[in-house]
Amino acid sequence: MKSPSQSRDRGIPEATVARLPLYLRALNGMAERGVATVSSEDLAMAAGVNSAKLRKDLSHLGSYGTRGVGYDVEYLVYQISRELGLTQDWAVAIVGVGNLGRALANYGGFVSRGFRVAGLLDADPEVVGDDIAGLNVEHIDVLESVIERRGVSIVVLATPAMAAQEVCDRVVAAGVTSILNFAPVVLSVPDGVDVRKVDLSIELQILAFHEQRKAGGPLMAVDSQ
Amino acid sequence: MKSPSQSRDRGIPEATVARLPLYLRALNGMAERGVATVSSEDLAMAAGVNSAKLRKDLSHLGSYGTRGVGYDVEYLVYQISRELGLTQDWAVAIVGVGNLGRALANYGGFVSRGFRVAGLLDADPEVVGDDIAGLNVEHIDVLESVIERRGVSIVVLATPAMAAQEVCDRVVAAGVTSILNFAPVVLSVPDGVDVRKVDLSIELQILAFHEQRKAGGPLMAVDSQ
DNA sequence: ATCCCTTTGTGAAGCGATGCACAAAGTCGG
DNA sequence: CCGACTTTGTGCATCGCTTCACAAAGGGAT
Repeated sequence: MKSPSQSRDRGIPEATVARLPLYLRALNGMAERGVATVSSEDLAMAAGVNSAKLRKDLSHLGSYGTRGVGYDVEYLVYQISRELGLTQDWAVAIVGVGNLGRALANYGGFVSRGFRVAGLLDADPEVVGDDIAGLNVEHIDVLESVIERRGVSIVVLATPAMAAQEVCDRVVAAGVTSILNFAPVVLSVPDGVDVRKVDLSIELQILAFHEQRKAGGPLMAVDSQ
Repeated sequence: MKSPSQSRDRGIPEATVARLPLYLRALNGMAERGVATVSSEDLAMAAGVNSAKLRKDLSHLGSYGTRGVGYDVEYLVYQISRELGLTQDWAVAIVGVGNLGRALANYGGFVSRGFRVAGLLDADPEVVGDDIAGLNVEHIDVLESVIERRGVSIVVLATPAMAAQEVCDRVVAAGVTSILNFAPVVLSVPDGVDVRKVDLSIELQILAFHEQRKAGGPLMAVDSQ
């Protein structure tokens, strides 16, 4: 009952969605350097993927290339931005203003792509009132009103693990359905709420696994000599 | 020519490796709470995965469960730790001591699992010499000697995008083969070097995509009202 | 000792992503 | 206007991961 041949099929594969921001970044770099047109080969190289994969990914958005020539950089930037929803601006609230929260608030990559930090919240009276990245840190008590009044639709959780689920519940109750979670816990949320997780220590552990493999070969364990 | 029935097959699927740290965290929590034994169903619940997947994942490590009973928590913690290489301790260097680098240096999750921050490096004379998380920030010039003398085998890149590739090249030349990259660039490295990438703005963009879908339905674009 | 109940470990089917290879489609020079 | 060349878009085979469903294995009660 699907219509796979329909070119404007709205079901873009998750794996493709995850790569679109990568292409977008590469394209923005090219646009800044004045490149007008790019082939799938070159763009794939810049994004670190296979060119066939790139073409298939882009084909899910429509036929925006010209055979024999390539893709118009500006046009493709616009199409991908639109598809990702970056043509509108998104109000983001960061909950938890510890070291990580501060780093995120100051991170340029947020602002640059249609994301606006619209609120910083914390439970610690010590940090409430501080100015960070031009924003006043507010008390977690006003979480719901901040979300509602400033149209926050994405919340970044940078709280300690213990507080994360409780904040998450409140945020969801306030109507937010997109959460980026930095706390090292598995959040439980109702259907329809999207949680993406970034876990620094998990990434390190994966690296350690491969490193151990490389060092020790298939059978022996090796000390770091 | 493979030996898929050999239970101690050393080829653990990448997807499984990525979940082992998740199981490990859940198990550590249970161990702290004094739980002695856990079923695949319960552990899967705690880790936020399907129980069949959990069992298949664990089966790649060996047969560590008892039918009719479940898994011994302590024992499984040990086995997973060993498999991930967390029974030895890893010296990690963090390059780039901006907001993010500071946050990482102070992040407790590193130390807690066999990772030791053995060096903080930066190019900015303003921050060189600062004490952060009990460590002295050193100048990037001594990168190679820090890596060599302290046995650093994993490097975390938290530099600006522009500096990342250059630092990466030096780090690789110094013999490091595991890199955790926070800079928003595609690093090019020789074969045999492992790079894992954490990109905050990409995660946000993926969320924005799904948020737009939810808000707008299949066809219309919607303003955030 | 036997039977029943629970839970593991895994064969097999299903599903989505990847990458090859090529026809279709367009550009450009003559 | 035509033919050679370039590059896209995609059908198809393949691969790896997920999920189902169940036989095998162990524990505990009687």
